[in-house]
Amino acid sequence: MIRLLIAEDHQSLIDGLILLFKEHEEIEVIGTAKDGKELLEKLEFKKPDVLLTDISMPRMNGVELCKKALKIRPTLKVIAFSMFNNEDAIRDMIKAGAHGYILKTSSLEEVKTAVIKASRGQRYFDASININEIENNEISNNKTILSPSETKILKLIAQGKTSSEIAEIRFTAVSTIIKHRKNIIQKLGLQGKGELLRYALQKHQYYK
Amino acid sequence: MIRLLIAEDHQSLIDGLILLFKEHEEIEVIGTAKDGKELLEKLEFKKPDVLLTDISMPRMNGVELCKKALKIRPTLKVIAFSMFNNEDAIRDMIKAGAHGYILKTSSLEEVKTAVIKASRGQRYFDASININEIENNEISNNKTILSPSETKILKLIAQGKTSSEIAEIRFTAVSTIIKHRKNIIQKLGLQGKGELLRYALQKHQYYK
DNA sequence: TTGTAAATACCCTTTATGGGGTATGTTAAG
DNA sequence: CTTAACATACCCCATAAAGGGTATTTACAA
Repeated sequence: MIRLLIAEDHQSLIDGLILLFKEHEEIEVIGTAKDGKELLEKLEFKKPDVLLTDISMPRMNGVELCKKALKIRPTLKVIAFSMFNNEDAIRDMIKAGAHGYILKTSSLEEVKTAVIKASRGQRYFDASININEIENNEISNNKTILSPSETKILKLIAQGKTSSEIAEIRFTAVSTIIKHRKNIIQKLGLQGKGELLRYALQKHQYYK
Repeated sequence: MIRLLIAEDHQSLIDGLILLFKEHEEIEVIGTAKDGKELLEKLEFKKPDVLLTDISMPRMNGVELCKKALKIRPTLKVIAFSMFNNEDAIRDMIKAGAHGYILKTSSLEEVKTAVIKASRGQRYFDASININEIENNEISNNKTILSPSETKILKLIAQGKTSSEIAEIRFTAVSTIIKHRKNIIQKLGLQGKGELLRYALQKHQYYK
């Protein structure tokens, strides 16, 4: 019997998953939560084998949840269940220690397959995901990781904030923010503010 | 017996809905589609009472689908099933003729309730939606509708495009695009490019 | 201790765009 | 036919931010 926890802010999808696993004796849903924080609380007293988690959730996203859940329970297998077929999101989840990544466009049957595979310690990725390519790219991409400040500023850029607004939020000079923007553009090899904004939007669409 | 069609790009959610309605004799799922265009084709030979549709879908979104479906079959009742609790999205669906708007954060039980209500010609909105307020605001909001060009430019702004990129796309001068941007800012009473971008992002998050 | 990366904050120059106009041709409604 | 809205495209001026630098302080690692 596989003991499964589910983190997903869309209750309708949770309900569907419960209906699915009700029909399958090998998997039991032992708990659900509508965000990462709520799930972490349940993790304390439940003994799950597998965690199926959305990435985009309020309060705590799936990447953070995955990291913290594996710290508490290292034997846990985590599968990301996301609407985004996004290389950055997949990379982030793998780095966080996930055993699989499936898309919401796939069938419930595929969700079941992924859960079973993960419970056996095998990895499972959606057919449209070229995991080898992503993991190979990771080596070269690691060279251009943004610093903590740059990461936070990128998030604010994705929200449509101007440099002066970001400066106010971070209690620092506008010139500093502008310098950070320029550094981000350089590090990522982007062409101008348009590409910076598109990168920020694409990178942060899976946050809430 | 209520004959139901479902348009939803997330197959996992469709599968959950099918499992739900399998247990309820009063509702039969007579067809599903993963985008608006696919559903319109099925509408030709099926005789649905109710259409449950996502808004954000590839090829054709839920708003367009609703308009076209009601043209073909005026007796149809349409319910929007969306992840966005967004006043503009709700307004657009109501204008398109929808009988209800429910959120993906709600339970499958609530989806069932909405379908049954709609089949009887009653409207149904999620508890967190203040439909009276939205419909009253509609009158004042109609005064500031954007022109076709402005609407298209706003969509491109939401994608992080610069004025020169938009000019290339639309085969027109950069000065024209800049003028349109300024007119949009004026019409909507926004303060600078930051607010313009945030408005564009918020307005167009429910498109693909 | 001595780099090394990061965060901070400024320099100068150029481009993009906001805020304020004006003007033209087109199209749809009266 | 005529008037209004729209799309087009420009004017001037001011600000925001890119592209290219430099410099200081802090903290962490070798």
